[in-house]
Amino acid sequence: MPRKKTVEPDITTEEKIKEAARKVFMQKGYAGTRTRDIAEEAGLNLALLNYYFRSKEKLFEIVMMEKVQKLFGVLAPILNDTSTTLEKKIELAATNHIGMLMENPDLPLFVMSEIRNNPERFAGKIQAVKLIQESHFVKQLKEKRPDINPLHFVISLLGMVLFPFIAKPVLQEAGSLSAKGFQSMMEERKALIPFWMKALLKTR
Amino acid sequence: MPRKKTVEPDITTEEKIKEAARKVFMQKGYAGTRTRDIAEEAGLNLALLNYYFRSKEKLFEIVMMEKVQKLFGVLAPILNDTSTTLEKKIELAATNHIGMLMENPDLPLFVMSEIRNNPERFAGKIQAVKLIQESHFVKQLKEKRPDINPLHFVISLLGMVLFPFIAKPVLQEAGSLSAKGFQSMMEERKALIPFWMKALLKTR
DNA sequence: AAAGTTTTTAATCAAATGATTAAAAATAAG
DNA sequence: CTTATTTTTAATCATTTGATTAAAAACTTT
Repeated sequence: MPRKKTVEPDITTEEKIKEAARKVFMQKGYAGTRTRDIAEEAGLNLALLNYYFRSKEKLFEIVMMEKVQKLFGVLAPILNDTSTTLEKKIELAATNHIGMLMENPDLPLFVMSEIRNNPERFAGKIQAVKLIQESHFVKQLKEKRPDINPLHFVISLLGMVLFPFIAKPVLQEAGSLSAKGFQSMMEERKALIPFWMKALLKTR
Repeated sequence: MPRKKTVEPDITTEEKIKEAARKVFMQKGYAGTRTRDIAEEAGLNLALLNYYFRSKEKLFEIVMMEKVQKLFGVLAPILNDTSTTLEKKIELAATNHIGMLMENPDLPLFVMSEIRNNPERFAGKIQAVKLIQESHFVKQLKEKRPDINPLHFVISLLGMVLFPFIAKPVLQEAGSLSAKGFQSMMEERKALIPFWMKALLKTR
């Protein structure tokens, strides 16, 4: 059995800081986060943050890129799978994306608003439209329904999937919608959204 | 002719500050805004902000409430008009809401993320779900399609309308979509969304 | 174990930031 | 015109905040 170092931390200090940073940045946004919040959340000395990551900004950029990747990373392989039908892609996109978002419900609002607050920082680093336009999904859609603007269709699909998560803070205001209620609603939408989007494909 | 005071400002100082505050808060969010930014934007001394509004927070609350009202204020009268059909309500909601949002494209993302960053501040002050549930629109929908969960339908409608504005910063990243392109897309959606939402009403 | 290296800590800095104050300027009232 | 009131300004405070530093502690290598 390989001997452990004295008090081997199964989680490294660097990772502890990142983990805390993820939590606090997601909760308060970049501008609303103080480096001291992160240090406290991680249970570590403030100076360690700068020792490992040089600055608040550098640390944020790492977290942010992770989050962008997480938010859109699920979709790319689904929309570009050349072996599945258009309908299947819609099903998978809805189900998998909602599944991931139920575990990371703040992801969309966080990413959108941070890009919004500081567009320069991400200039050129994200190519959502190009990614959509050149996808196999759009190719299939153009063949089946050349009269439908693919961008409209994809944005509507994404809107149906993402919007409830973005509106969650408003929906849950005043206890109008419980956490449980929200969850079961999103579970229903996994099937409902594909059903509705397929119905739109049949419109004439 | 009523004599003007010497150097009567057609816009009051108080309003100048509010105007500047609207602009800067919308651009950078509450946490990212410095009171000095607002003073500078208004071309006024920093102390005037506190003279007229007591604090950054108080000023923000005024601006924020205006924005919430603007974001949802258009919808309530449309959804509760007892003299229009379900279909007409969908048309009006889409057209009017998109029209207003084209002139205030950052509104949805601003409101959502500020509520998200500080839910306590708005506890009980917004009742979106209740407003929806008790609307005449939902009553009509329940009659026509008792099998459809009204919340799903409304959220989908709102998603189709609001999401493009929320995703705008991402869509316009890397110049993938020009400002002009975005505008004409939203103009198209004024007709497309009602068309699609009505199609969903016919699904069986 | 001794020497060297890496990690962690407490203390401190400098700049930024929300707010206040006391005086000046502008306006209104007598 | 003089006095009172309101508005505006410059200067300054007290905190907060991102970052640094120098020393201590923990760990590695020899």
